[in-house]
Amino acid sequence: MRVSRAQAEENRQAVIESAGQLFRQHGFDGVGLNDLMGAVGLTQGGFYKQFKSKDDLAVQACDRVLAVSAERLTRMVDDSGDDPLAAIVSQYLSCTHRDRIGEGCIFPALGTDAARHSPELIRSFEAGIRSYLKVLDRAAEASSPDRPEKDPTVVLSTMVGALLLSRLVEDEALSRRILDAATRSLIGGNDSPEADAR
Amino acid sequence: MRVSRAQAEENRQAVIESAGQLFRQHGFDGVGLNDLMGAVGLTQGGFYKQFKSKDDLAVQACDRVLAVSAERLTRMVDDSGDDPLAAIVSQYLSCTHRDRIGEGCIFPALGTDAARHSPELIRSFEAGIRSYLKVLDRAAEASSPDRPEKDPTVVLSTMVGALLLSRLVEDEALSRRILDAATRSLIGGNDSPEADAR
DNA sequence: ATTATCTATAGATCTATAGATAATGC
DNA sequence: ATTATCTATAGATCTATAGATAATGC
Repeated sequence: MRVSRAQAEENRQAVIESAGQLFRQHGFDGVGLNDLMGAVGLTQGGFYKQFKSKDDLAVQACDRVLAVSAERLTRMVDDSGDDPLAAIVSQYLSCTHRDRIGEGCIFPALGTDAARHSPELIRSFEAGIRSYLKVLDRAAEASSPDRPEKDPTVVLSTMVGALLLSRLVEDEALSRRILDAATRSLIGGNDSPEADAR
Repeated sequence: MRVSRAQAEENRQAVIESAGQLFRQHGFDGVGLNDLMGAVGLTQGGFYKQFKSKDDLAVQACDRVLAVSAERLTRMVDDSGDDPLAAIVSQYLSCTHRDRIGEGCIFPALGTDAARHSPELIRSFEAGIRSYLKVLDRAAEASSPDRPEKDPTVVLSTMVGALLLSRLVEDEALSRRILDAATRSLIGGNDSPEADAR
């Protein structure tokens, strides 16, 4: 029954990791402690030896998701040649991203829930937004194609809003129109109108 | 105990109206049947004589909110002179709108919750999005100041994303920066940088 | 001996239903 | 007589806690 200390810490991290996905998929209130623990093969009884409360886990899970996402964006800026902004935007506004909410950006997945939760959670989101803005700023500077300069907050707002709206329609055509128009607006529509197959 | 048929219908409408606010403020799961009925002075026992289920009320409440909002936007287009788009955008991206979530746009208030609910609710949101887009299109055409033509989906995406993000930060300065940058991006920053006092 | 996890459960809350009550509508 | 609303409650579910169990760590 008992496991090693190292294994216990690994379990705790696994819960945090898995919670990040489950919360994005089903919302904070859509996932119970049994789901959260069961997803990594544990039972809910041990939950409170690992976390202070469900809210505590929510903050840790969001922190983790935001850190991983920011790191991923940073890697894209460093790795994707002369137009990292285009790489970020077209990936963000892809159908794949729209359809994989559990692994996607947290703002259009949990944003409205988060706005109602604890101040700690808001602080976590605020820090995440700041790091996103920093990366987007670096990406715009590193991008050689000259396009009308856009404030990084506008880039982020448009991406977040478009992804959220694209998930609120059944009609695939309208959904793609929302994503494509936002993409064109942010990185120019000249290149490839249907680069969205991913 | 019993009331007239007309009064009963009025009560039902009052529940729908009030539910629209409560859901936006606290999310679908954050409001119980007792809250919903209690808000208009009734008790929860009568709920199921008025509605098929809580989800049924959710759809009706969202339908109502979206209809009222679209009508309000339409009125703004008809009434606000030579630049209705600027009127809509600057009102949407105001601090007042940000701070009054219960009376504000439903997309940044319930969007992430709605994406997880019933197909009926998605259909309601899709219809709402279409009517918003129609009004925004009319507004752009009626607006005389020539600015870079923007697809109405881009206008809506930027507004929704900016309002959502502005609610996810504690720092008032950053929150306003998000709103102001989006406003400038959509209607040009030439006019009045601090028209946001409302 | 300590402790990571388990089983079991308390207590609160939430949706939905059943039956009582009292006023309307015919 | 009908019915809009009320009180009361069933049944499910959710967070959190208590105590048991069995393996680690000293």
